[in-house]
Amino acid sequence: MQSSGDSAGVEPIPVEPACAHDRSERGCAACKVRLVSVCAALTSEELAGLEALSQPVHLDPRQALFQQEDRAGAVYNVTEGALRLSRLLPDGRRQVMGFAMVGDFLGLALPERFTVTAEALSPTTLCRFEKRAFAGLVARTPHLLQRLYERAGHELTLAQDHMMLLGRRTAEEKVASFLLGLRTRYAGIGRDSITVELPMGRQDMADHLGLTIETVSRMLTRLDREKALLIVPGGVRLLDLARLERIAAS
Amino acid sequence: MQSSGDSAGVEPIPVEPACAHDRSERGCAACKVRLVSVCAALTSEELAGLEALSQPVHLDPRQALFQQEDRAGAVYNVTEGALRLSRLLPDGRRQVMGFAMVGDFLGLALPERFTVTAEALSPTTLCRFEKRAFAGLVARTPHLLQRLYERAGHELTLAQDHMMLLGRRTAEEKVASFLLGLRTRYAGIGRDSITVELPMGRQDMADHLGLTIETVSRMLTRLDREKALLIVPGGVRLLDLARLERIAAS
DNA sequence: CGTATCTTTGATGTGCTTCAACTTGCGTGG
DNA sequence: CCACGCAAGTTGAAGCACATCAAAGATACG
Repeated sequence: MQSSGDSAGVEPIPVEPACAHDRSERGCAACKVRLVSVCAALTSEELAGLEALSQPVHLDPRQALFQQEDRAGAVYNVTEGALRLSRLLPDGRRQVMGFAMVGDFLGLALPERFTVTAEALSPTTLCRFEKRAFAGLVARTPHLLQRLYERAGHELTLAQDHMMLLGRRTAEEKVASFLLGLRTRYAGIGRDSITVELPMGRQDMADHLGLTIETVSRMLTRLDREKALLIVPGGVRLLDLARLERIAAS
Repeated sequence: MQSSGDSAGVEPIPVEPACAHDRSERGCAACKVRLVSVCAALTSEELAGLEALSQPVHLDPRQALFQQEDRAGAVYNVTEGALRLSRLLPDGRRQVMGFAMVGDFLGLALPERFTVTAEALSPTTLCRFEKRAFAGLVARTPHLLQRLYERAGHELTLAQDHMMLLGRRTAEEKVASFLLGLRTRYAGIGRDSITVELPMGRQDMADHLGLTIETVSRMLTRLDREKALLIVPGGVRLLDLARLERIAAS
């Protein structure tokens, strides 16, 4: 959703100076997430420039990429896996701002410091771009800036959708809406299926939707019992899309 | 907060082809909101270019500038007054996404269609830029694009703050946090005072904070009774900032 | 001043949370 | 292979923060 950079002590050290996108073959040009990422804005020469400053990063589940308040020294593009983007209140209450999936860009706003903590939900690989170098490329590449700007505008719209959800929807609407939204996102990266994988746990969903874990669980069981969906290991199968859409009531 | 353009039937027709910012004198260069708006990114020649395509717009209280879903044909800069930016759910539930104040830019994301409805809360004047022309200027002025991009990033951070508020804060925290945030915003436009004007009604605050009008009213009376603030006509006076900050608990 | 609108206040209701088990899945080692 | 332990998820009962319903002040304004 947002934030970029290197984190003082937490961030794993990149090992190889090349684009993580399937780099073992033809580097960025062959990257399987290129067309769904900001990289789609680049010509082949620019892509080469980008590749020169990219480094692959791998994260194990539960490993943090960076922490809220860390000085942001890099930006990232997710090439595999998923991350949880969250913020903590001093007393421990948590809000999950979103989940970064394949093709998503972290550090979109090029902030001084990260505003969220990013943690891997599953084995995850990213393309890391040192911020200074990336900013240089952006300055030299107006349509990349244009593309980032568009992306930021899109994020803003998504943020508004989520504010509506948090402020004005019921628990059941929140859960239905979340699942349908996830399905749409998966469809955007070529995984259009009635079965929606849930790489995050119930607590993560709860913290994303402004609910408790128990309420999320109850709503899922209710929708399951009513045959609107089927809870399967690691995800849900959306059996009655029409009904779910009616409940989500966008 | 976001969205720009002209609305089919609702938008008032601009009458004069010149910058509304204090244009009666020296046009944009003399505009009193220039330094707090995106216009601050421009050199004096660019400012002249901008001025050529700006038109003043005036709105009476309750008048809409544009509606959610309207085709966006322009962007705006607020020079006077305040607007409410809201979204409606099909069943009438409303979420106020934010309030646009002096210096704020509407249509930041240059969307096809507006994602919110913008309505004046008080007598309001804006600088209107036809979107096509504005986009042209942006394309010719990289650091204006840069500036818009930064602004978008800032909005994204604010949106995250608000998600945290909506999802994880109590009613009292929401109200205290809102008032302190407003105060900070006023300070940013040179109105640093313990007295915070509230151009919006209780219902607007409620719809912004994900509460009901009654709860907002009760929280305000409670904070008043406890001498953390004083309710005055048209606003509040923040008597005990330390206490309010402790309640807001950022 | 009278009427419409907004705000406050009180009484009551309820959706979600909290608290507390219980269940399930799964890796680990005896 | 199964006993064990731990983490994640589910389920139930009780409580509470906020919503809803209702009505009485304020304020605004023609």
